Amino acid sequence: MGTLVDTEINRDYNADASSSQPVADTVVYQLVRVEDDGSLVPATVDEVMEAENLLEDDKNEASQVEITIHTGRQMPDEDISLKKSDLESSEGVSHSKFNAVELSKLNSKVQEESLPLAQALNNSPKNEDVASPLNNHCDHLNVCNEKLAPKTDYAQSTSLIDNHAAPLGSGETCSEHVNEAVTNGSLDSETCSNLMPDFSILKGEIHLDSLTIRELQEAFRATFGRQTSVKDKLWLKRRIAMGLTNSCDIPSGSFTIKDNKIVSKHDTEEVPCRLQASNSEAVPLSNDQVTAPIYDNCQGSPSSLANQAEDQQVPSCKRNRETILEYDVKSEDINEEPCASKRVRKPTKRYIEELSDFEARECTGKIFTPARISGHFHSSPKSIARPTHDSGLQGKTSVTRQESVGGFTVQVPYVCRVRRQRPRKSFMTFMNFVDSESEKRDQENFDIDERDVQHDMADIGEDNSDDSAYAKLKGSIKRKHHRAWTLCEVLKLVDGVARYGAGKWSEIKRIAFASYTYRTSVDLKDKWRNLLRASFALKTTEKAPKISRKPSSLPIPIPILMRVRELAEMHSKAGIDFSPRKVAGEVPTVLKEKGTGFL
DNA sequence: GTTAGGG
DNA sequence: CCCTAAC
Repeated sequence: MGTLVDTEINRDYNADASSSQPVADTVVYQLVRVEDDGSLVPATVDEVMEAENLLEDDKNEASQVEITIHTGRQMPDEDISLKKSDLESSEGVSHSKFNAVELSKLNSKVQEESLPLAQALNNSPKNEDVASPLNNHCDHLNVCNEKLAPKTDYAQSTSLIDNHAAPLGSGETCSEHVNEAVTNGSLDSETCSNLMPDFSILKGEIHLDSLTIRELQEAFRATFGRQTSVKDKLWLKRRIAMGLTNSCDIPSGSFTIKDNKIVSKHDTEEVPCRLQASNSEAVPLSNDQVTAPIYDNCQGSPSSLANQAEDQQVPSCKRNRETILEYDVKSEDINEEPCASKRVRKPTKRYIEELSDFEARECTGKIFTPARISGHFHSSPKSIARPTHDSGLQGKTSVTRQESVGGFTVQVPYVCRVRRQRPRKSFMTFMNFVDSESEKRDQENFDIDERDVQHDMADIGEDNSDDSAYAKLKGSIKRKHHRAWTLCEVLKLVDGVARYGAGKWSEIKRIAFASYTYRTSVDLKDKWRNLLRASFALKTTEKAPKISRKPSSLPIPIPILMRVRELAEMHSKAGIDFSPRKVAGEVPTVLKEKGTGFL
């Protein structure tokens, strides 16, 4: 057995403009399984889902002890959002499956060959909860492949970094591209002692624009009850404004807040403030922020655990793809929704694929919203077969955007996610499935080329990379040769439906289409559906005579369409009122009014 | 394995 | 015609 480690892909956000570290640094977090031997294996989608389910379950447990520490630096909304979820088990809780691991800080420009690895330091002493503002990581940690210390909410902690990051780093050798520390104990209550924020800063009219970074940080702390070391003024102002107004719709350029409202030119913000409640806002914490379970006690907030639970849910905002177009904070609403909804139907792989494409497109757009990165939304092998996929870099795409750094314009790769799955153990099964599916569809097609293709596909199955395999696979599967439906076939179909009923496609196929080997039951069903559409379309166009704009397809004789409609109506009627009659009379009278099309 | 329904 | 969830 292993330990699941939650990670996510994130892009490092360097808020410190003075830092010499390139902004293009990338942090990749990945859900991995820690095997017994300490090796890490990328988690499967199922494991990701399991992790999420556990999180949700835990959230609902009154005796919840496992707290997710969500850290993540929210960036200005025009930038990529960085979120990182650290799962942290409480002290003494051994059943936790999760540990927080930050896999690696990946310099995408330099370490293109590197794969995110991780080393979990499960025995990390709890008193090593160290704040390590990301801004400073760069300077301290890049020597050792950018190891990142666990981020803890430590007041005035910047100075502690040097003292604490080193011991953490020395705990494990700076293995290749790796290094991480897991804060595996509960955070000390001292973390938040003597940290009463200065709420006075939030009194009266707040001119965020005129505040210094330090003051903004203080205001941030007063607002969210969390320490931040983000030095990005804009980010801070936006965050604070959001927190104070409990709104994510903060006009840019105006950060004066009075009475919990944004005082702007348009004066549009009328959202009441719930100051402490904003703690539950899906504001991603900075990377250097970790909220201890007991933290809220120090804040005197009555919402403590609940809010923690909400925070715990913060990463899950990515699960709500519906919010993809919304500012990430809006996911709060979703997270706060009563969990009454049933488990949503699993999105189809096609849907996943499209989402992936969308995500890729979005990455090239101006606004990046933290998409739902969690595994099950990226499980499709198909989604992997994107043209931009760089097989050498797991989870990294070559989608880039321009970012100007100190006058230089650099190509910053968006890291949408890590590899969706570890190499599928059942990949051959998968391949066989595809193979058999294809064979099934073409079993009667006696197409030599088709067989060869399938043979090739089997060979592809040897490939370890499901990505490339699927790409090849998809490219090589030949679409079934299109055969237009003849009138004869249509008549057979109609007659078959009349005889056996719509839905008995296999029956109709077996009896009426025995000699039409290329027509499958699915084809029959599809054709019937089209016939229905045509027939009802005919019905409507009859009233409003209009030339059908369908010169392409062979027109179905109107009498046939009429019959189709009769059959359909009769069928629907039979389903409701005439079941006895249906049983009594095998062959509907409709059938007889016109000769069957049978040959 | 078959069907339904979205694509 | 393809794909896949649901049965």
